[in-house]
Amino acid sequence: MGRAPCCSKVGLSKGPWSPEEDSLLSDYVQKYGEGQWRSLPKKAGLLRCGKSCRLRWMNYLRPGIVRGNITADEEDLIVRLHALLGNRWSLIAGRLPGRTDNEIKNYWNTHLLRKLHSAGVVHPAGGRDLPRSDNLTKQKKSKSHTKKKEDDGVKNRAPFQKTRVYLPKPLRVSPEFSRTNSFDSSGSRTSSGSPVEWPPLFEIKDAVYEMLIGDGGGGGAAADFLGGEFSPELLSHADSISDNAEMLDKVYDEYLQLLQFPE
DNA sequence: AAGTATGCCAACCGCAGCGAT
DNA sequence: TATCGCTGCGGTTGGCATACT
Repeated sequence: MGRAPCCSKVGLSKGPWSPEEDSLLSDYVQKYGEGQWRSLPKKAGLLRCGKSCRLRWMNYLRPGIVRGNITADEEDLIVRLHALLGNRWSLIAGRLPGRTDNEIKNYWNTHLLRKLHSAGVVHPAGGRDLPRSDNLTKQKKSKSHTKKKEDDGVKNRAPFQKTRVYLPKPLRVSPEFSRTNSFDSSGSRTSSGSPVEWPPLFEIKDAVYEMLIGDGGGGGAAADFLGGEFSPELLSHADSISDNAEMLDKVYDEYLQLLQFPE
């Protein structure tokens, strides 16, 4: 058996937060800042565990949170980012200002996954191209109202054209990049130290695909587009690594390094 | 109108990375 | 170098809301 749940201590509350608890947490964090989640509940007068407090703050109370109504553009970006990054919800959330990883994860699991699946899109991310347990247990499916809702949400969108993607191994993300600071606001720089204006992530992804698995030597243009940020070794192999999962992993890792740890 | 099925989402759980010692 | 504790992340669950029969 694993360790005891963090909220198992006698006297700690679980479940939905009350307005009073929200107020206590908000006041404390705004006064003393985020962090020290372990000791925060006691100091703030909350009968919650630190993890619960952090989650509540990050997903609900934090300033700038945008709730509901995921736009078509946001959805498109989520799909594209997921194709590149897999289930790294915090990274994806970092590209969507005001959105939380939890919200995006929920949206993916309740809307996009089903839609992509019904469109015949196979996603290799973590081998998890089937719906979550909720859908597994409740899956009888495809009620008319469900379809209507989905149609209302995102109309007339072209099916996502999927190229098979081999996802990189999991990568931890620095807090500076994740959640609070999106990539857009992180002041990215090139390895030489000069500021760089990155193109949208999905354009980079497309360029990587072109370089790696595109038809007929698009590698040069792709490399130009990417600004030569990938190592010469990788670029020199661009013509021969079609469908090479290991090399794709390397490219993704390099890209993610550039993305997450600007010098 | 009542019962059932399904969708949605807030919150919990456990694992793993990372820094401190 | 090894260990420990804290934190963040992704997977999963539980319960309410809504649609359907």
